[in-house]
Amino acid sequence: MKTKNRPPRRRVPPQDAEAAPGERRPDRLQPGSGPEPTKGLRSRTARAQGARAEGGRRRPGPGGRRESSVQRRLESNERERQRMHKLNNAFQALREVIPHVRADKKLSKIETLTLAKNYIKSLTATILTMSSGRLPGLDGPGPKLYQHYQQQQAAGGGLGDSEAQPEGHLQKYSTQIHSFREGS
DNA sequence: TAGGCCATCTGGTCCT
DNA sequence: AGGACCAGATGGCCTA
Repeated sequence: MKTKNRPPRRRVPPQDAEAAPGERRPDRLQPGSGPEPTKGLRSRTARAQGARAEGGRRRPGPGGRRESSVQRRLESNERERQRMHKLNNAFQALREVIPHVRADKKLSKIETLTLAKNYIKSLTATILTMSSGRLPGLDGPGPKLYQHYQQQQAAGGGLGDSEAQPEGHLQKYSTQIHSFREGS
């Protein structure tokens, strides 16, 4: 199922119908309306969930959250939004430097990361092949790069037989490009 | 309609 | 102490 090629969309907040166009949605901040607690307890966040499950979210006192607390939350939400925007900008920058078949088709985040990983591998392998494991004009770092590469190979590094040679990296990268294009 | 992808909110934890 | 980071939850949009 493909969801690529969508124009960037602006999220329409559920309770924000009256917000002016281009205006940022007012944050929700509805005490007690949050997600239901879930089952498994594992990680840090799972523990957090456990806490939520037991007492749920911190309940607002009489009269709801304190104003200062609400203000802090709003500021925190804004920072989180900015952080995610920066992350998305970085994803976009990455998309722009990864060659792929259909430039008009936006890569998803997971596709971007996967392609980038294999692109780097293929470039590394190509460089090593062309320089025989030695970077041109450099006496020291060349062999180090080669050693690092070999360590990665020896450690498994998720490389299968097809990736034992530079052609293998290229092959995988190329295959991936096409599978993304065709919509796997 | 189901499923994928995404933005946002949220609260706990980590870091400075 | 306050900001950054993380991950779960939720709901919207889109495509098949």
